[in-house]
Amino acid sequence: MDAGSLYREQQELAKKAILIDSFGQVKRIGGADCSYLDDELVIGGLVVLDYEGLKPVYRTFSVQRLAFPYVPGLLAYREAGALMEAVQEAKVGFDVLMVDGFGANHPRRCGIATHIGVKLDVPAIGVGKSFLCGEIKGEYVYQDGERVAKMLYPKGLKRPIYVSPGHRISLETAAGIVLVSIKKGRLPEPLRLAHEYVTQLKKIIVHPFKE
DNA sequence: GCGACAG
DNA sequence: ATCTTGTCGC
Repeated sequence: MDAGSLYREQQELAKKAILIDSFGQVKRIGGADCSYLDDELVIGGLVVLDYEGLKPVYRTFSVQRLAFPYVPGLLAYREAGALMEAVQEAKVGFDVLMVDGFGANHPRRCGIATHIGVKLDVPAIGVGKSFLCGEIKGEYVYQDGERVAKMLYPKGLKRPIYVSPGHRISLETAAGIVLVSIKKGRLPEPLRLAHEYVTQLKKIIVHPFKE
């Protein structure tokens, strides 16, 4: 599987991405993040929280064999599998999913949030922790003259987080949801808790097998 | 050719 | 992502 065919798949997925709100009242929101056990195993974790109160109500995970290296622009082919499996195994649903990474703000408009959102047909928001691509103008990132991400400065920090729509949601709605979800730290609760979750899982899984 | 490059 | 102590700031 060469990069060319993967690029083409991303362009196809990007065409299917709906960047306007198409979901009802948000009752529960999910957060997905990954952690690496070693050079060949990834843990994809999902945390579902009650949107009001932002308290976790469910967690689940999936461990998969890494079948692809980290290549900028192709992150989904390394982490999306484990994250999607965790989402599909979940016994508690959510109305919107927040993913660690980008959505429409991507070289081919198909970041991991778009990839997962379109493939599972779930509303998805991408939240990146560092710049990927595009032109920064004010509080927005543009690509080909189109707004693809909004920068937010949690706690007035210098380093912004980049919010971009993945699927079935608009940029402004996505940014609004991320903004109200920030309570502690730099990341919104769904992602902060998902990251904390997979980090803890890694510890209790690696310990018994090491030393 | 050179620089940039999510997690 | 991951390896890690002390350290700066609210």
